[in-house]
Amino acid sequence: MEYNFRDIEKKWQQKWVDNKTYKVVEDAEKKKFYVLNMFPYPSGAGLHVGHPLGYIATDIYARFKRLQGYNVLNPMGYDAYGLPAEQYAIQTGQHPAITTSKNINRYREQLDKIGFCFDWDREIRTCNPDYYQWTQWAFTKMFTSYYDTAQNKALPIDQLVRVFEKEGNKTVHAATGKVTPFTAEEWNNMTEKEQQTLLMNYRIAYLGETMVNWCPKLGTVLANDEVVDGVSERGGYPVVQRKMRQWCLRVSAYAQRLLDGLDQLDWSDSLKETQRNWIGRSEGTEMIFQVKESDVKMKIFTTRADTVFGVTFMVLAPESKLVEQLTTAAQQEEVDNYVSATKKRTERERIADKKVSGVFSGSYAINPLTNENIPIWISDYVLAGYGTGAIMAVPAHDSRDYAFAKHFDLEIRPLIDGCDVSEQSFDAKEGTLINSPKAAFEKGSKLNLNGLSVAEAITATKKFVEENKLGKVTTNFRLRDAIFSRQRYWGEPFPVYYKEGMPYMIPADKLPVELPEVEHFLPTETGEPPLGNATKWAWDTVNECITENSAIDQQTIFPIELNTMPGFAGSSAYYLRYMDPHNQNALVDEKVNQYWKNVDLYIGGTEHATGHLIYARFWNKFLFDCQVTCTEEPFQKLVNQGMIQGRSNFVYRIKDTNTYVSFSLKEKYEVTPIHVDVNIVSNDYLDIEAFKAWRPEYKYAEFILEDGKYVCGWAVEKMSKSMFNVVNPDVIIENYGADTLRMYEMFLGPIEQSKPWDTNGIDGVHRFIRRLWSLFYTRDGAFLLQDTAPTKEQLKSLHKLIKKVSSDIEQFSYNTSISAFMICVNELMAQKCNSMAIFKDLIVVLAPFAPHIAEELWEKLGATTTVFDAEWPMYNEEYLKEDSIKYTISFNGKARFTLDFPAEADKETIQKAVLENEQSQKWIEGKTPKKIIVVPKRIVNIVI
RNA sequence: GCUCGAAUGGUGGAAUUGGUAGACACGAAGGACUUAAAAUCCUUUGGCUAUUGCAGCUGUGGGGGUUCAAGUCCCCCUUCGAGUACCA
Repeated sequence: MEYNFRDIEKKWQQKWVDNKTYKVVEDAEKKKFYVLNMFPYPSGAGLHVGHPLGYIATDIYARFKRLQGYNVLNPMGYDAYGLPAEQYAIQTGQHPAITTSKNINRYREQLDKIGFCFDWDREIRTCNPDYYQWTQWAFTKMFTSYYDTAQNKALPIDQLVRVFEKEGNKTVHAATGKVTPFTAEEWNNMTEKEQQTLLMNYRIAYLGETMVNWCPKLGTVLANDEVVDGVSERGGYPVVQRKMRQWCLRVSAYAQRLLDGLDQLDWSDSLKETQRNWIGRSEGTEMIFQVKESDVKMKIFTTRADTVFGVTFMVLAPESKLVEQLTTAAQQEEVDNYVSATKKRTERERIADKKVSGVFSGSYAINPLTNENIPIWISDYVLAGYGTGAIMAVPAHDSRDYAFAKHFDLEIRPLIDGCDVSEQSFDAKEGTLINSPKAAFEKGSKLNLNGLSVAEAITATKKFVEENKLGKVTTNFRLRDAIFSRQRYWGEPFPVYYKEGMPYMIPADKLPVELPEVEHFLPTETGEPPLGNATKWAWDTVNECITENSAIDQQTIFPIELNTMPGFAGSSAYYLRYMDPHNQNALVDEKVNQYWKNVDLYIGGTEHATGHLIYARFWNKFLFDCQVTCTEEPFQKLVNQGMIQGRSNFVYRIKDTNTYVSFSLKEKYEVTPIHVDVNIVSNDYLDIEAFKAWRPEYKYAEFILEDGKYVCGWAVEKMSKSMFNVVNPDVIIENYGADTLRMYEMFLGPIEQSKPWDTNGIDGVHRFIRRLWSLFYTRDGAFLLQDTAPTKEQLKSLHKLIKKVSSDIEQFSYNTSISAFMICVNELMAQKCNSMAIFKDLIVVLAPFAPHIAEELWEKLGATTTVFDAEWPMYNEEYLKEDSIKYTISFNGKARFTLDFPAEADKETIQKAVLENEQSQKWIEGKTPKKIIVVPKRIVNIVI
């Protein structure tokens, strides 16, 4: 009987649906295991062969865990909000909801063919109101919370208000924007608007005037991780800096916890490192420089406090508020010109053009340690958003300061013994300090760093600065607050309305605020975001709130928030919703959350390292503070699957002809390589007829063949339509079946590694499955297996397999597992094995990899239940024992021959036997061995 | 520039974590079956030198080192990939 994968796979996929084989319910009796794939954005192009790679890996793991008796949660859903659907809508007028749902259906169809064990009853889509209700709800929670830096957690803002009423803000330790101290009395005398304005500085979700990445072409702001090389990640349009009033999330308050949390996680070191760099913690010193003949104090941040005697100028960021105060009348015009010029430049231009630029402010600061006058400059190499937006420049020991000093001919004062700063600065944190000014330590500061190492000098300076109240030791983070507003249509609407220009939250029981219909998806004529086009909002809800709060804001045309949330909003807590997707009363029920806790295994690409994986961790930590979730980290173990690249094929056209020359003959002609659709190429041989039919211009193509065949060239490129190298999983399934596709994708190599898709090896895997099938059935359909007792040899082959696969799956070493299957089946074939007992266990072990054929064969073995209700077999060491063990005998480390010894032979016996062996005598040549090393079960090395 | 990571046959990739390379698969060559093809099965397959003595030498990007023993550990160099970039 032939192995008919089409019928088998269809049959079982239907059975799984009918019997709800993969439905998961909470079961306190069983240990839980939560595996999760990063859910896909359903793009119009459908799935290509690279997408399922991670899903297959998780599927294997999920099935394996289920066989081990775990209650496994393996859900799937869609990150359905996003830019491409909206861009498409703008171009075609097609509503994004329609294209999105069409794309989802296509995805689902493709996914179903691969045979995953997802529990589709738990599917979520971020664009569904009963899902985004909880995104909105979490946002409201953030709005009504502040971050307490003493208790190190988020707390309700009501508590803070009560403190303000009693004590003002002097005793409050909170992560804030810029706030000045106030008393209880002052607070109580404020108008509501004033109080709200003040509270905005404390809220975790707050409305802030910030410099944002504005993309004019897309008409929206972008988060830092959405900007790559100064252009937008989507579309590659220029991005400029612009000050706007935007919703922000106080992610920076969690910087330290986000950093500390990494230590407990089972993630790859490189990914943790990426996150650490992104968080960018740096310990340093804040120092205050008094400005000469002024009461302005300049605060700077430095990690090199030890270089304070090498400061020869100060630099302010052009955006700094101090610029205005410090510019002297004489310099006013020049400074104005410079500041406005930098404003016009896009991020990209700033990066591309590394020319040194700057302008003198006219003012001088006083070095607090030497009382020396230091000129204050303004330059865009200092960033407003980091530290204090001002630096003390030490050209001798910082390359950027050095370039600036050289350009404007400022003094360079070396502080490290023996360093040469004539050509470049000496940035290394090593060496012995010199040049501490005598005047400084004799009279004023009494700080002498001469003779100290850099590390010692930093400590000494820090201590001195703190003791003399010249500043303080602080820690700075690179991680900024996340900008949370997007001027888009296709996203979650904010549950926010305005009163007197101040935002208020729509109460939780009135959520969700549904996304309204709009006429068209572009901004309004007055420049409002697309939601400004909405005529029919969820007006009832909104009106109710506004009426309840009496005064409708007359100043604002739109009393409701018109921005929508960014892409990462919906993906930040979706893993929690999978636990309890139909709950109407909560994001996730407390008990259900107690059961599933967090994701045990998360699989997805590294591209989310600084976006999703930071935001989701932040979001989860916030919900943890609110006692919504019971674990502080959402993803315990994370595996990054590599990207599948395309493998493009080429034909070579001889210049100015319609003749194509085969790969190895192409050197003889002048040729142009042309991409050819990989689907009409097999093992690099071109299907000539298909090629002629592919496009009209090739209809009369002629060929110069080698050995009667046309061989194509190839290259690894990104998988994309324009390279004609997209391989659709449906095609592979049609030709080989889902089980072959699954096993082949895993066989390709380690899942963490990026690799080109190459169909050349798929026959090997397919052959293996067919060979297995042929052990069950002859061609004529006779069933070959019998209820005979397995032989010792067969048991050994089987248990070797069980052992190998059990440990491989835990380490995601699926490619070697598949090799083990091939070896095992080959051995069983050679042994003419027909024992049902052997195959029963073999099928169970195979089931995670190739579920369809496993079910089919399981049924043939007489089972009435699904193979996934079986128990994962344990291997028995007894069967693996060898009677004799082969030792490699080497002399001075060079292997010479092998000898068999009984398994239980001890070292002395082996040593003795080896020395007495005839062949050994030949190698020893009568000398006395200096040393004999016996490595158990492996090697005997004789040193002569 | 900085931070990670990698480099093994014609190809994808193995190697019990320091134990004597190249598992498994593809491809290729030869053979069996067949009128023929496909499918299937068998043999060979890192290189070099031998071959009616079943062997020898060499070999994991390059150069040094540690060790009885190095693809694996240490130092230097080369190349490639990923992330990040005026972060003071």
